[in-house]
Amino acid sequence: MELEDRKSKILTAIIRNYLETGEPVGSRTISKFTDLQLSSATIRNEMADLEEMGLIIQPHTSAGRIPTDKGYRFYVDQMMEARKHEFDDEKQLLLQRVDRMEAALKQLAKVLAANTNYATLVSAPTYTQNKLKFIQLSRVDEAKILAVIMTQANIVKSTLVDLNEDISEDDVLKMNVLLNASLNGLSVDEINLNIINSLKTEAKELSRAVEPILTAIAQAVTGDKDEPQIYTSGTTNIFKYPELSQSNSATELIGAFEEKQPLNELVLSSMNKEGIQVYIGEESPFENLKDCSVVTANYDLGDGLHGIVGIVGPKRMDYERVVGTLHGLKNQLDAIYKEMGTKKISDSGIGKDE
Amino acid sequence: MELEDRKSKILTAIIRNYLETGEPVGSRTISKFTDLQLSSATIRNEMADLEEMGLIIQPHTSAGRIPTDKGYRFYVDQMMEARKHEFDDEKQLLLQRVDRMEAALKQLAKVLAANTNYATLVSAPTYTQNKLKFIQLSRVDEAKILAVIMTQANIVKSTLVDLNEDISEDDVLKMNVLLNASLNGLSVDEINLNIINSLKTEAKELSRAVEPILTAIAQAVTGDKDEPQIYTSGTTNIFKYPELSQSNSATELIGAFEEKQPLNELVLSSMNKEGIQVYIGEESPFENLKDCSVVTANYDLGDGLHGIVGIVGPKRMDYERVVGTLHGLKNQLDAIYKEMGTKKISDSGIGKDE
DNA sequence: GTTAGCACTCGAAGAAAATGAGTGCTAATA
DNA sequence: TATTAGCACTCATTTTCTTCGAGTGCTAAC
Repeated sequence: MELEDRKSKILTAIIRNYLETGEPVGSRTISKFTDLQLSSATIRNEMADLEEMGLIIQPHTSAGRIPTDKGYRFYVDQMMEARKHEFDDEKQLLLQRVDRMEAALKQLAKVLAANTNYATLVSAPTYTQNKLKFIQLSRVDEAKILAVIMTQANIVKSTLVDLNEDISEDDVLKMNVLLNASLNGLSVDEINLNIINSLKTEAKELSRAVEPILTAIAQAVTGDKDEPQIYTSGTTNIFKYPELSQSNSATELIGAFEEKQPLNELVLSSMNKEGIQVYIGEESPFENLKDCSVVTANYDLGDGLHGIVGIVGPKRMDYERVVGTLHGLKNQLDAIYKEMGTKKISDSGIGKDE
Repeated sequence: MELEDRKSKILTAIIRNYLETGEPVGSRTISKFTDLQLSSATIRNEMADLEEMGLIIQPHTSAGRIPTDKGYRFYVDQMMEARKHEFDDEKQLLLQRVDRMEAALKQLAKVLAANTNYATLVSAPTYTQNKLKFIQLSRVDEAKILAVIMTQANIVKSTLVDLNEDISEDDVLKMNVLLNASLNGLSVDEINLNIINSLKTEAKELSRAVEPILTAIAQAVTGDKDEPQIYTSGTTNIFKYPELSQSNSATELIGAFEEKQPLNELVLSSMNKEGIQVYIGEESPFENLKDCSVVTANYDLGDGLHGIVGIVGPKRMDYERVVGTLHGLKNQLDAIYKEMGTKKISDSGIGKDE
């Protein structure tokens, strides 16, 4: 949408002011606030126009104006366009190196929440496309095997397989060799019926054990689709914004952040999108967030590991700072994990560096 | 504390009524509510006595009475004493069997929250005293080993060990045999300097690899002391009780439930105590809970696995029901895990039954 | 020891009034 | 023609005042 320059300036001024105060903004304020040198009466006329265009609205007669979703959208688009190439990468968050993936993500959410004063969420990376590095079977008792799977990205998963029939130590060893020979370097998706059948053939008398083991491996590596790993922090920040904490959706919001499950919709939706996304009010993919704005950034650690970082706040969120912060974070994450190189990322959380 | 029978009846009536309504209770209400056949004037006299004894209090002149912490304490003690042998074990929660420990505990918290309308927390079992079943070392690359540890309770932990010097496939195998021979059946606490030294001696040229591996194992099995595994649910239930949601500590409360860290104090404190504990207001080991009551039960799954289940609500909580529910749950948990027998409990959460 | 009766207290709820930020419109001005 | 000063009007918010009633403590009678 194109907008007369003066109108644009006034709209921006209104929004900026509202972001700060959270109070409806009157014409007199703008008249003094800007360097436009216009009287409040003139501003009033322009404001009437802006209201007609659906960019601002009066909560009630004789109140100032507040931005509509559409108004915010205009502001954000304009800001994103202007700042495209000059985001503040200097102001990096203090993100100390941590050994463990899980702890790192938790800390990330925490730091981000503390820095922005909004609620944050970080999704653990999904790793479906990750290739198998090796599989280690160990016999636990007569009919049970512990399978440990390590992927190229050094994620370790373990699973106990119940075979329903006895198996000897020797056979476990054979099976181990066989599995590694056949599956090494494959991603879970690539394990198809062909491979399974040839595995069974080669396994000969052990063929009946192949299926449960593969099933267990697949399930272990794929992870729980229903229960997403999401780390949250700063949920209580929403109490800092009366328009959120007093809305009846506050409870739902906190509930969603506690259960995490409901946030998955949001994660999935922005996982596919490149770069930084801004959802304003109704634009949100998730019903409960319709009184909020959400800014998300997706990260990519290579090896098919990717997830998102999200910030949830009131519509009058400091978009500029939030987008800037997330932008910087994205770069920082990239750098850290590029540097980490071969270093481990352990899922069960017990990887150690040195 | 011993109390005149009539006074006790009146106090109980006041508390019962207050638990229901949350409103101060007046003399007339009690006069009709009970079967004591006393006029309101008499009740008033008794109430004046009870107030003098510090069991009830007037929020302001010309208001009814509400129980003090001391009053609640009297009520709870009396109730616990009376019901000691007749808790309602019939009303068992629908706790379907789940494969994975983590999921089971999460679900437990959830079910409990839904059933009681309070906030709940469940601590994952600590397992320091648990004995090692076997250790499996796998060579990941030149200088890195993946150590997988399984304990008697079938908890699986994995950790990546960086040796800082190359090691051959053969040596890993030797080390594997050595470790299992020496450590099998020991608990982590039992691995002392003696054992470590004799291990080093036996390891000969590999002795330098012993220490980092043992350190990693110890750390893996001991788990993070700082970051307790606590599952919570129903935090938003506190919004159902105005006296909590409107108190300024509501934010802190929710924050504590989100961060979990602060709850650890509570967990540790009631971990040592047998049976069911009731903390009323100031009695709570945790500052932020001074406007609440907390009821905890510790569970014991054998093999040194034990943790706690807690319910946090307003002081005017339905103690009778909560204590009953926890009591039943305790029995149920015992039964389930007795039945489970050798079945696995996988920490990385990927144990499967059949 | 119990109870009826009564004056008294004080929070809660409501009504009325005062306040003031902000508007829209009109007529004067550059 | 665009801008502005001026003014009447609106309406949420705040304050003040009033009313209401639940509940008390005390006293005197039973």
